[in-house]
Amino acid sequence: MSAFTNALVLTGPTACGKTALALDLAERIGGEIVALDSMTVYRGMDIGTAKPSAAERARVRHHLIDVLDPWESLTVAWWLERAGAACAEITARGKRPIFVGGTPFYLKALLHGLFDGPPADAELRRTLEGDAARDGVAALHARLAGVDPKTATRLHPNDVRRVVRALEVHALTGKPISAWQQTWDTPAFADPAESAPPPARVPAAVLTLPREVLYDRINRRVGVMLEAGWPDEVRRLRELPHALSREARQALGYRELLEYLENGGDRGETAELIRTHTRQFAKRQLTWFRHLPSLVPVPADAGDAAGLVLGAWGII
RNA sequence: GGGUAGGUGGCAGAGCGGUCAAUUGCACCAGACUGUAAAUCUGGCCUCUUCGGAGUUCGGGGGUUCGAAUCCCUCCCUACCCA
Repeated sequence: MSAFTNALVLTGPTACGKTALALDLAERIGGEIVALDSMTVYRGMDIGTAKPSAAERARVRHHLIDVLDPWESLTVAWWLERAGAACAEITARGKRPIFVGGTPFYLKALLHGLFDGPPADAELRRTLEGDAARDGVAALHARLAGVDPKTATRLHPNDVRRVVRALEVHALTGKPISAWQQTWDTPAFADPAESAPPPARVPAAVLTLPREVLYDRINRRVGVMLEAGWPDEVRRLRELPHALSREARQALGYRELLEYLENGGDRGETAELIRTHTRQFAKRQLTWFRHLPSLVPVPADAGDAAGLVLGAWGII
């Protein structure tokens, strides 16, 4: 938990200009960048993830980029651990760790921590998912209500993924997941008496942009990425010795391009689909940001955005 | 000019006399989210509403009927076929 005491965070929706600003800031304060990103970890997935270029990485040292092969899986817990290690390493070198990226779940885990529960059990999950398929999602949800009514109340029966995880935690530990999850501000656990003490505050800035401006940037950037050879990149990924992992395969645009290459879709329609899905993702990011109270908003298009971010971080 | 098939909510597309403000999908808006998270799930989506309802909708106009998006007449438009 004190792993991040020295860290700074710069987040914002996709395509809002985080990368360029972060390089500038890192150079100004002697920082190194840690990717707060679930997809730039993969080697060979460069264009569509808007991964910082070699030149940019030569300017400022980056961490947690290109650390996995596309057929490998990752989890938040794995990321968080690596992030903490990177942080310690950077601090030991006398530099400032700057987390840059827009994966909101990882951001929240960084700011609030994760409960110390058991990792996923693939076989158990397969069984539970099979049960849901055979007996229906309502039956699975009812089973959860039997062992953890608190969690069952807040999960929709169709939310199989979370119902399965809740059942999994209970089966593995004998304790309901709601007894473990006391570090976040989830409505069900808003009672201060039941919440863990707030974690050390990590200064964090969110870049903001008017919705229309952001959407326009997204639309244009997808076009640029496609022109830059994104489809060829995906073709190369398909020729790898192993199939892409579930996590890598679900990356925005890669999934659509894979579908396009495998089933011969329409190029223009695919491009539009990627634009739409990217805009929808940006919206989801905004929902997270709105509800993370410690994030300090900074207009990305402000003349002195860098200065404003430094102010938000409390450095000036 | 003749023939055929059509014109339904932002789009696609059901409905074919009442149970229709109108199935569904997409888009859009909002919410959730603790080991798949660039994923996944949920709600809303004609207008107004004291949330009980109320008022306008299914190309335009006119009819039939207790009652029409659904039937008839007419006009306009679209697609394809024959000229």
